[in-house]
Amino acid sequence: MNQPEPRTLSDRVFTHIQRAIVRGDIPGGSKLSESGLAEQYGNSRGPLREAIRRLEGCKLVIREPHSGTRMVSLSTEELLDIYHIREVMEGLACRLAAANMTQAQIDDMRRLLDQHREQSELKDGVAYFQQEGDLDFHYRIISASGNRKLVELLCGELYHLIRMYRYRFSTQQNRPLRAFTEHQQIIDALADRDGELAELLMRRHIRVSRDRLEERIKSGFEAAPP
Amino acid sequence: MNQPEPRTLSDRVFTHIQRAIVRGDIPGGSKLSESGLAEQYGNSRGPLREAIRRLEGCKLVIREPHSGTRMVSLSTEELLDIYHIREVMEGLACRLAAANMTQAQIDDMRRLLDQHREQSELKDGVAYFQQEGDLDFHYRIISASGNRKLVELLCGELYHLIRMYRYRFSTQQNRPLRAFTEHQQIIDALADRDGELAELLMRRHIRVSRDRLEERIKSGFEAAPP
DNA sequence: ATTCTTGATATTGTCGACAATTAATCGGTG
DNA sequence: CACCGATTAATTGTCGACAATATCAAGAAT
Repeated sequence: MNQPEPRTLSDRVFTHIQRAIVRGDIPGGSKLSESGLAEQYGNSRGPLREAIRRLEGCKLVIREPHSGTRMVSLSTEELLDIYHIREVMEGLACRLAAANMTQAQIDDMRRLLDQHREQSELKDGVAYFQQEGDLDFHYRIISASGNRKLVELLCGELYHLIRMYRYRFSTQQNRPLRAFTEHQQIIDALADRDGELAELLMRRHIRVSRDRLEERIKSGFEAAPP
Repeated sequence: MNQPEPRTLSDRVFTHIQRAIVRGDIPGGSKLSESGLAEQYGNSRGPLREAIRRLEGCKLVIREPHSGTRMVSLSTEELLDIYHIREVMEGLACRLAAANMTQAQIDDMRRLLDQHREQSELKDGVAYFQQEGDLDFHYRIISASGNRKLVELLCGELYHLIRMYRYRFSTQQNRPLRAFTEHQQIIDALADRDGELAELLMRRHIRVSRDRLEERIKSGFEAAPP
């Protein structure tokens, strides 16, 4: 997951701001001052502007000419939209992974899941590691799909957004046992090279998460104040 | 489809280069010289570098520090990968559009399809407009899905790539009549508000295109030389 | 009191010059 | 003749300064 050492100021600034956005250190919709950030990072405005343009390309900030650049504003609607996209794209990833995954990769994932179960038992389900572990599970299947563009889109853009929303809304899935069982089923399907079933299971897995999320949102759930 | 007037040099350069990439004026893998482009567009290197960083964010160019930035290299594998993604994402778009589309939008699309049929009859199928018309058909359904992130991804990034590949490989679908019938079926399903069927039809529609493309590629089809 | 104009201020956009790093050239040696 | 190293050239990275534009505040007119 980690990128190689940023070898230029612009890259370093880009990574820092991106991380700050994902971690929630920057409130949604807030303005990014060029001179302020330049001074904060101790460099000139040039590299900083380039970093901002790159963030603009990633759709993490919105910029209006001569006015300034703002952090994207978050909405629960967009989060639900992303879950719809995840449903079909990760379903596709599963279908492809069932055909392309090596036996070693499958064994690795089984070991990973065992680790997660231990941590889950220790921390009684609501563990932080379960969060990252869940992402890791999905991440590995996507990577094993063999579809480079799919990896690029899901692991590059969308997962940054997912993580961002998790930070903001504390979207912990409080159903780790069920999720765990579903993960196990998915791996079994992958091991059987049953792409059709793996796709179906993954889609249902994500759809259930989305339904629960939608439920919580509709029942007066609100984001943390900025 | 058209963006508002670019009000800054960086934006103008960005749009120009993006268009040049999509239209195939820039060979895949070729190097983009900063000073050369700056002179070509008649401005300094500053705005140009910002434009390049934005292209980098869009994954249209790859940049390695202190070495330079190169246009992305194209491969038939990536094109097929994109079709896989289109299959599931546009299927989703259809499912959502069946629920969200207004009657007026459906009527508009019927009229659009009639226009395409006339043009198709006039130009005997292999028309250039049929190409753009096909894209327009898909574009409208995606836009009507109501999923903003989906629109952003499909209409923003992926369709630039699709168009680019069409220019390179002259990927004209020489099956306009069949495609036309399939489009008609999809609209009928949308008019019936049958999301499940619309999704299925769209997925099959794209899958067939992909299969034909894969067939052509495997049978010794090669890209135009750079 | 409200709205419009007008100026002051701050922020963004652009440029040219200099520093750092890589790529290329050229000369030397086995 | 091939290969390696050092110097040179070219390209990229960074900076500070200036110009253009928008934001804000104060004041005048209705």
